[in-house]
Amino acid sequence: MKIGKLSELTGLSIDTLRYYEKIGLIDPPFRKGGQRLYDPDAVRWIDFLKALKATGMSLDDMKRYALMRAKGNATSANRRVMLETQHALVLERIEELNACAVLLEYKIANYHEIEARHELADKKRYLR
Amino acid sequence: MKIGKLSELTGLSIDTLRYYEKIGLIDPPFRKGGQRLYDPDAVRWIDFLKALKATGMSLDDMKRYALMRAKGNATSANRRVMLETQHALVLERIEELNACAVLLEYKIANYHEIEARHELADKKRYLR
DNA sequence: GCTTGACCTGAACCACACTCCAGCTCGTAG
DNA sequence: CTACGAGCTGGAGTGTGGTTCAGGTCAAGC
Repeated sequence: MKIGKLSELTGLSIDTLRYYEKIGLIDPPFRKGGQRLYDPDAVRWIDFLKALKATGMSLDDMKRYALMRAKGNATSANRRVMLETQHALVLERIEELNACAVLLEYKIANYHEIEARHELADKKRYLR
Repeated sequence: MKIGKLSELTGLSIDTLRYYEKIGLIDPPFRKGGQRLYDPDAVRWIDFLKALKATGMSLDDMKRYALMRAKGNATSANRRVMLETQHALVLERIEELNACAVLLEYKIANYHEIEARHELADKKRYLR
């Protein structure tokens, strides 16, 4: 498939796909008359990259992973360790977000209370 | 307290504190001989800003919140809505991260399996 | 053969959130 | 009173992760 199709399937812009190729995240595909022709596996790889990105991994780290992957089986253990590290980071981040959510809930409840008090005051004023 | 102390207490660099003041996130404190003198409440406000930031809120949105806060009670409902919106975003983000964590776990299990197979192959080769 | 739309390249540009710098002033300990 | 560390200002610089642009080339349909 051509880059337009891949862009459509992955949700990444054509520019971003070429950018990812330039920085080494995506293997340079075959070319026909200068145009990139991707094989369907590219979609799965890019989806995985998207997931790594969603975990907050930097493009640089993703590049390191991609490089090891290209080197084959010998790097398998290293790659696993990378993923385990990232997994730990994700769990940490989830914890942090949970704490923030609790704080927000507390603040929101506070605002509700304040608003209730104001309404009450308004009502009293009205009845007076 | 002076800016160095505040920096220490909040974990934000002195430059960042001045930057936050410049963009309107922190009220300009009193000055004595040109130097900023903060009152202890500043720490609590900055901690709250840090929490908002940790949820992924942009400095721009935080500025909007700070502005409304400065305007007083009339903006209370708006501020509550902002926090509620952010709360929803946080929950969404947590869901996304959970999905990523599951994917990583799957990939990691996969690597373990591959490594086990390789070890087995090595053992067989050794025994032969 | 010509038009049209997708694709190509390298390089410049962008927003965000800081971070650093030169060159100055302040204040306090010795 | 002097040294020196902390703080001041305005503005320039940085890193990340793309995005846009100018100026072309390619190929498929009419």
